Amino acid sequence: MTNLDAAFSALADPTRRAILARLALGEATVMELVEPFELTQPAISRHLKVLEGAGLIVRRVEGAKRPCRLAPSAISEIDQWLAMLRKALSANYDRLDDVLAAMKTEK
Amino acid sequence: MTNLDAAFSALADPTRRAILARLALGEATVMELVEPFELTQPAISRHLKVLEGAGLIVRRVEGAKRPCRLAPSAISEIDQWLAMLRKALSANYDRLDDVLAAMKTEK
DNA sequence: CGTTTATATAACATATCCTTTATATAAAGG
DNA sequence: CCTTTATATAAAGGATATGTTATATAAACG
Repeated sequence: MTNLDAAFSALADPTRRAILARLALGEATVMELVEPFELTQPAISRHLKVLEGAGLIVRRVEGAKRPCRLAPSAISEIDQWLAMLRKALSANYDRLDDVLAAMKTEK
Repeated sequence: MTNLDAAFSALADPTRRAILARLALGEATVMELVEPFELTQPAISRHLKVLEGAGLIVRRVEGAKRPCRLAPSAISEIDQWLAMLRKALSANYDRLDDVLAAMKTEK
Protein backbone atom coordinates (compact mmCIF):
# COMPACT_ATOMS: atom_id res chain seq x y z
CA MET A 1 0.00 0.00 0.00
CA THR A 2 1.46 3.36 -0.99
CA ASN A 3 1.25 6.34 1.32
CA LEU A 4 -1.39 7.75 -0.96
CA ASP A 5 -3.54 4.65 -0.56
CA ALA A 6 -3.14 4.88 3.19
CA ALA A 7 -3.85 8.59 3.32
CA PHE A 8 -6.94 8.55 1.15
CA SER A 9 -8.37 5.48 2.80
CA ALA A 10 -7.74 7.01 6.23
CA LEU A 11 -9.69 10.06 5.11
CA ALA A 12 -12.53 7.93 3.75
CA ASP A 13 -13.85 7.25 7.26
CA PRO A 14 -16.07 9.94 8.81
CA THR A 15 -14.93 9.15 12.34
CA ARG A 16 -11.33 9.66 11.31
CA ARG A 17 -12.14 12.90 9.56
CA ALA A 18 -13.92 14.06 12.70
CA ILE A 19 -10.84 13.17 14.73
CA LEU A 20 -8.70 15.22 12.38
CA ALA A 21 -11.16 18.10 12.59
CA ARG A 22 -10.87 17.93 16.37
CA LEU A 23 -7.09 17.86 16.19
CA ALA A 24 -7.19 20.89 13.92
CA LEU A 25 -8.23 22.74 17.08
CA GLY A 26 -5.19 21.45 18.94
CA GLU A 27 -3.61 18.46 20.60
CA ALA A 28 -5.80 15.88 22.36
CA THR A 29 -5.29 12.69 24.34
CA VAL A 30 -6.92 9.41 23.39
CA MET A 31 -9.62 9.71 26.05
CA GLU A 32 -10.36 13.27 24.98
CA LEU A 33 -10.89 11.93 21.49
CA VAL A 34 -13.08 9.08 22.70
CA GLU A 35 -15.41 11.36 24.61
CA PRO A 36 -17.34 13.01 21.75
CA PHE A 37 -18.00 9.71 19.94
CA GLU A 38 -20.35 6.85 20.62
CA LEU A 39 -17.50 4.43 20.20
CA THR A 40 -15.37 2.46 22.60
CA GLN A 41 -11.81 3.41 23.47
CA PRO A 42 -10.30 0.49 21.53
CA ALA A 43 -12.18 1.59 18.42
CA ILE A 44 -10.73 5.08 18.68
CA SER A 45 -7.26 3.70 19.39
CA ARG A 46 -7.51 1.76 16.16
CA HIS A 47 -8.57 4.82 14.20
CA LEU A 48 -5.61 6.69 15.65
CA LYS A 49 -3.30 3.91 14.59
CA VAL A 50 -4.66 4.17 11.06
CA LEU A 51 -4.22 7.94 11.03
CA GLU A 52 -0.70 7.61 12.37
CA GLY A 53 0.14 4.92 9.82
CA ALA A 54 -1.08 7.24 7.07
CA GLY A 55 1.20 9.98 8.36
CA LEU A 56 -1.72 12.23 9.18
CA ILE A 57 -1.10 12.49 12.93
CA VAL A 58 1.83 12.19 15.32
CA ARG A 59 1.91 11.30 19.02
CA ARG A 60 3.91 12.31 22.05
CA VAL A 61 4.45 10.31 25.21
CA GLU A 62 3.50 12.24 28.32
CA GLY A 63 3.44 9.87 31.27
CA ALA A 64 0.56 7.50 30.72
CA LYS A 65 -0.98 9.80 28.12
CA ARG A 66 -0.30 9.87 24.40
CA PRO A 67 -1.41 13.25 23.12
CA CYS A 68 -2.03 13.33 19.37
CA ARG A 69 -1.77 16.21 16.95
CA LEU A 70 -1.87 16.77 13.22
CA ALA A 71 1.32 15.76 11.45
CA PRO A 72 2.99 18.83 9.98
CA SER A 73 3.30 17.36 6.49
CA ALA A 74 -0.05 15.60 6.73
CA ILE A 75 -1.64 16.36 3.42
CA SER A 76 1.34 17.26 1.26
CA GLU A 77 1.38 14.07 -0.75
CA ILE A 78 -2.37 14.21 -1.19
CA ASP A 79 -2.16 17.81 -2.31
CA GLN A 80 0.48 16.89 -4.84
CA TRP A 81 -1.66 14.19 -6.35
CA LEU A 82 -4.77 16.34 -6.41
CA ALA A 83 -2.79 19.07 -8.14
CA MET A 84 -2.58 16.76 -11.15
CA LEU A 85 -6.35 16.48 -11.31
CA ARG A 86 -6.83 20.17 -10.72
CA LYS A 87 -4.52 20.95 -13.60
CA ALA A 88 -6.40 18.61 -15.93
CA LEU A 89 -9.72 20.08 -14.87
CA SER A 90 -8.60 23.66 -15.41
CA ALA A 91 -7.16 22.66 -18.80
CA ASN A 92 -10.59 21.32 -19.72
CA TYR A 93 -12.10 24.53 -18.50
CA ASP A 94 -9.72 26.51 -20.70
CA ARG A 95 -10.76 24.41 -23.68
CA LEU A 96 -14.37 25.24 -22.89
CA ASP A 97 -13.37 28.89 -22.81
CA ASP A 98 -11.85 28.48 -26.25
CA VAL A 99 -15.06 26.98 -27.58
CA LEU A 100 -17.13 29.75 -26.08
CA ALA A 101 -14.77 32.36 -27.46
CA ALA A 102 -14.99 30.77 -30.90
CA MET A 103 -18.79 30.78 -30.74
CA LYS A 104 -18.75 34.41 -29.77
CA THR A 105 -16.47 35.26 -32.69
CA GLU A 106 -18.68 33.41 -35.15
CA LYS A 107 -21.72 35.23 -33.89
CA MET B 1 -22.37 7.67 3.10
CA THR B 2 -21.63 11.33 2.47
CA ASN B 3 -20.12 12.51 -0.81
CA LEU B 4 -16.88 13.01 1.04
CA ASP B 5 -16.83 9.39 2.16
CA ALA B 6 -17.49 8.28 -1.40
CA ALA B 7 -14.91 10.61 -2.90
CA PHE B 8 -12.09 9.75 -0.52
CA SER B 9 -12.76 6.06 -0.64
CA ALA B 10 -12.89 6.17 -4.43
CA LEU B 11 -9.47 7.82 -4.40
CA ALA B 12 -8.11 5.25 -1.97
CA ASP B 13 -7.79 2.65 -4.71
CA PRO B 14 -4.68 2.81 -6.91
CA THR B 15 -6.49 1.44 -9.97
CA ARG B 16 -9.09 4.17 -9.66
CA ARG B 17 -6.44 6.85 -9.25
CA ALA B 18 -4.72 5.51 -12.36
CA ILE B 19 -8.00 5.70 -14.24
CA LEU B 20 -8.40 9.32 -13.18
CA ALA B 21 -4.83 10.04 -14.22
CA ARG B 22 -5.61 8.57 -17.62
CA LEU B 23 -8.77 10.64 -17.90
CA ALA B 24 -6.76 13.71 -17.03
CA LEU B 25 -5.28 13.27 -20.51
CA GLY B 26 -8.74 13.21 -22.06
CA GLU B 27 -11.89 11.22 -22.58
CA ALA B 28 -11.69 7.42 -22.88
CA THR B 29 -14.08 4.54 -23.48
CA VAL B 30 -14.38 1.60 -21.11
CA MET B 31 -12.30 -0.69 -23.34
CA GLU B 32 -9.63 1.97 -23.68
CA LEU B 33 -9.47 2.08 -19.91
CA VAL B 34 -9.34 -1.70 -19.60
CA GLU B 35 -6.41 -2.02 -21.98
CA PRO B 36 -3.55 -0.66 -19.80
CA PHE B 37 -4.55 -2.75 -16.76
CA GLU B 38 -4.20 -6.41 -15.98
CA LEU B 39 -7.81 -6.53 -14.95
CA THR B 40 -10.97 -7.79 -16.59
CA GLN B 41 -13.55 -5.50 -18.17
CA PRO B 42 -16.13 -6.11 -15.42
CA ALA B 43 -13.57 -5.06 -12.84
CA ILE B 44 -12.94 -1.77 -14.63
CA SER B 45 -16.67 -1.23 -15.15
CA ARG B 46 -17.13 -1.52 -11.41
CA HIS B 47 -14.35 0.94 -10.70
CA LEU B 48 -15.96 3.35 -13.13
CA LYS B 49 -19.27 2.96 -11.34
CA VAL B 50 -17.56 3.83 -8.07
CA LEU B 51 -15.88 6.87 -9.61
CA GLU B 52 -19.17 7.99 -11.13
CA GLY B 53 -20.98 7.48 -7.84
CA ALA B 54 -18.40 9.63 -6.13
CA GLY B 55 -18.96 12.38 -8.67
CA LEU B 56 -15.41 12.15 -9.95
CA ILE B 57 -16.26 11.19 -13.53
CA VAL B 58 -19.17 11.60 -15.95
CA ARG B 59 -20.15 9.53 -18.97
CA ARG B 60 -21.65 10.16 -22.38
CA VAL B 61 -23.59 7.74 -24.52
CA GLU B 62 -22.15 7.38 -27.99
CA GLY B 63 -23.77 4.42 -29.70
CA ALA B 64 -22.57 1.34 -27.91
CA LYS B 65 -19.73 3.24 -26.29
CA ARG B 66 -19.78 5.14 -23.02
CA PRO B 67 -16.86 7.54 -23.06
CA CYS B 68 -15.81 8.76 -19.61
CA ARG B 69 -14.18 11.98 -18.57
CA LEU B 70 -13.33 13.82 -15.40
CA ALA B 71 -16.31 15.51 -13.79
CA PRO B 72 -15.86 19.28 -13.88
CA SER B 73 -16.50 19.74 -10.17
CA ALA B 74 -14.70 16.53 -9.26
CA ILE B 75 -12.56 17.56 -6.35
CA SER B 76 -14.25 20.69 -5.11
CA GLU B 77 -15.79 19.13 -2.03
CA ILE B 78 -12.54 17.36 -1.21
CA ASP B 79 -10.62 20.59 -1.64
CA GLN B 80 -13.02 22.35 0.69
CA TRP B 81 -12.52 19.77 3.39
CA LEU B 82 -8.77 19.70 3.00
CA ALA B 83 -8.72 23.49 3.24
CA MET B 84 -9.76 23.08 6.86
CA LEU B 85 -6.74 20.89 7.57
CA ARG B 86 -4.43 23.14 5.61
CA LYS B 87 -5.57 26.10 7.63
CA ALA B 88 -4.96 24.28 10.91
CA LEU B 89 -1.55 23.15 9.76
CA SER B 90 -0.49 26.60 8.67
CA ALA B 91 -1.79 28.01 11.95
CA ASN B 92 0.45 25.55 13.76
CA TYR B 93 3.27 26.60 11.51
CA ASP B 94 2.67 30.23 12.39
CA ARG B 95 2.81 29.34 16.07
CA LEU B 96 6.15 27.69 15.44
CA ASP B 97 7.26 30.88 13.72
CA ASP B 98 6.22 32.84 16.80
CA VAL B 99 8.27 30.56 19.01
CA LEU B 100 11.28 30.86 16.76
CA ALA B 101 10.86 34.61 16.60
CA ALA B 102 10.64 34.78 20.40
CA MET B 103 13.80 32.68 20.73
CA LYS B 104 15.58 34.97 18.33
CA THR B 105 14.50 38.04 20.30
CA GLU B 106 15.67 36.55 23.58
CA LYS B 107 19.01 35.72 22.08
C1' DC C 1 1.90 -1.90 47.43
C1' DG C 2 -3.13 -1.83 45.73
C1' DT C 3 -6.14 0.70 42.89
C1' DT C 4 -7.39 3.67 39.40
C1' DT C 5 -6.51 5.81 34.99
C1' DA C 6 -4.75 5.81 30.20
C1' DT C 7 -3.85 3.21 26.42
C1' DA C 8 -2.89 -0.94 23.59
C1' DT C 9 -3.74 -5.48 21.90
C1' DA C 10 -6.17 -9.91 21.02
C1' DA C 11 -10.02 -12.50 19.61
C1' DC C 12 -14.04 -12.55 17.22
C1' DA C 13 -18.32 -11.30 14.38
C1' DT C 14 -20.05 -8.88 10.64
C1' DA C 15 -19.93 -6.16 6.72
C1' DT C 16 -17.78 -4.38 2.69
C1' DC C 17 -14.44 -4.45 -1.11
C1' DC C 18 -12.15 -6.37 -5.11
C1' DT C 19 -11.79 -9.61 -8.39
C1' DT C 20 -13.21 -13.40 -11.32
C1' DT C 21 -16.32 -16.13 -14.42
C1' DA C 22 -20.57 -16.37 -16.61
C1' DT C 23 -24.21 -14.15 -18.69
C1' DA C 24 -27.31 -10.29 -20.40
C1' DT C 25 -28.12 -6.41 -23.46
C1' DA C 26 -27.74 -3.38 -27.02
C1' DA C 27 -25.50 -1.17 -30.96
C1' DA C 28 -22.79 -2.06 -35.34
C1' DG C 29 -21.59 -4.30 -39.39
C1' DG C 30 -21.86 -7.58 -42.81
C1' DC D 1 -30.85 -11.62 -39.44
C1' DC D 2 -26.37 -13.26 -37.44
C1' DT D 3 -22.12 -12.07 -35.49
C1' DT D 4 -19.14 -9.13 -33.31
C1' DT D 5 -18.14 -5.37 -30.29
C1' DA D 6 -19.01 -2.56 -26.12
C1' DT D 7 -20.65 -2.54 -21.77
C1' DA D 8 -23.35 -3.98 -17.62
C1' DT D 9 -24.83 -7.09 -14.12
C1' DA D 10 -25.02 -11.26 -11.13
C1' DA D 11 -23.03 -14.76 -8.37
C1' DA D 12 -19.35 -16.25 -5.58
C1' DG D 13 -14.85 -16.34 -3.13
C1' DG D 14 -11.32 -14.29 -0.49
C1' DA D 15 -9.28 -10.39 1.72
C1' DT D 16 -9.84 -6.28 4.53
C1' DA D 17 -12.19 -3.06 7.64
C1' DT D 18 -14.75 -1.87 11.69
C1' DG D 19 -16.80 -2.62 15.70
C1' DT D 20 -17.25 -5.15 20.29
C1' DT D 21 -15.67 -7.45 24.68
C1' DA D 22 -11.99 -9.07 27.36
C1' DT D 23 -7.49 -8.53 28.84
C1' DA D 24 -2.60 -6.67 29.21
C1' DT D 25 0.51 -2.97 30.52
C1' DA D 26 2.23 0.87 32.56
C1' DA D 27 1.99 5.30 34.85
C1' DA D 28 -0.32 7.89 38.73
C1' DC D 29 -2.20 8.18 43.19
C1' DG D 30 -3.21 7.27 47.79
